[in-house]
Amino acid sequence: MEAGSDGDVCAKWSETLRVYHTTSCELENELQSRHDLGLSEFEVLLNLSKCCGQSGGKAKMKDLEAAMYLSQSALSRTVTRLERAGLVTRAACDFDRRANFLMLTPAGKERFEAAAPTHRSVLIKHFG
Amino acid sequence: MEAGSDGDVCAKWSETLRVYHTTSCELENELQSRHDLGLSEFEVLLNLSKCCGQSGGKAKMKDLEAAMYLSQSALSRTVTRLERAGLVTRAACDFDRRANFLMLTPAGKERFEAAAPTHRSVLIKHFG
DNA sequence: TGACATCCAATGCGCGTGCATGTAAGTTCT
DNA sequence: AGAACTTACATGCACGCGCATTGGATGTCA
Repeated sequence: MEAGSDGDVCAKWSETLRVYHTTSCELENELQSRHDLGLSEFEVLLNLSKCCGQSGGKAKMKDLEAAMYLSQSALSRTVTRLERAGLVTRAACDFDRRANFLMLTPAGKERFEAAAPTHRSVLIKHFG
Repeated sequence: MEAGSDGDVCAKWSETLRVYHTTSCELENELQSRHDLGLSEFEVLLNLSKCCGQSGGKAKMKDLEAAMYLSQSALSRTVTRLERAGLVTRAACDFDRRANFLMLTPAGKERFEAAAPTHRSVLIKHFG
């Protein structure tokens, strides 16, 4: 057995835990209080805005699910919240009527662009 | 502004997210299915067993709270679950009757020692 | 000593999550 | 075409979490 791998993994996990909790809590609080967005809601907007450049701003639920650490049901509800808030629209897919296309609305794009600097500055504070 | 600090923080956060989610999910599942313990329950046992060597196996709620990434209320309920399961006992503190001392029961010690290798092996798998 | 602030832990409450299931749409095989 | 299977998404449900509040114990100051 290799010496050191034992105690070290625990310390590494501890450190990961610390970084994750402090960062995600601060992200959550800042995004919520300043932009009325939860962290996973912001991350959906982030992924959608990435798709914007590539595929005309459309994304399938399944693709989003694969890109995020969120269960299918949680994603579905998160999108429902965003839709209710008018930040995102669901559109049926012509070729597969089971699937949904998601698009940022103008309001969604605006909200995301307002929130992105907040998100970025928290990350820089913790990782910069 | 320093070049690189921008895109990098996002990638670092992404990586932290990935490691945290994959590891904590696997810990949660393994501990739950093999030892009927949630991750935060295990972590309470872990902290208590650390105290065991130092202060006779007693720990105050406040000290645990400081050592863990859990709110006061969440910790209180986690300890309640552990107490119901017979793994931990609450004992009043003679000097400050607001505070509680916590102790591992023999069953708690046994359960922890059974679960610790599972915990360790998951960590080694992800960090080793 | 009496009034007031502080502290510890428990609890009511709302929320977001994952798991299991339901429903509708597409696919495959004969 | 029809039956059996698979896939995409929504929903019922139980659970753990954080926030705010409560109740009881301690400390402080006049």
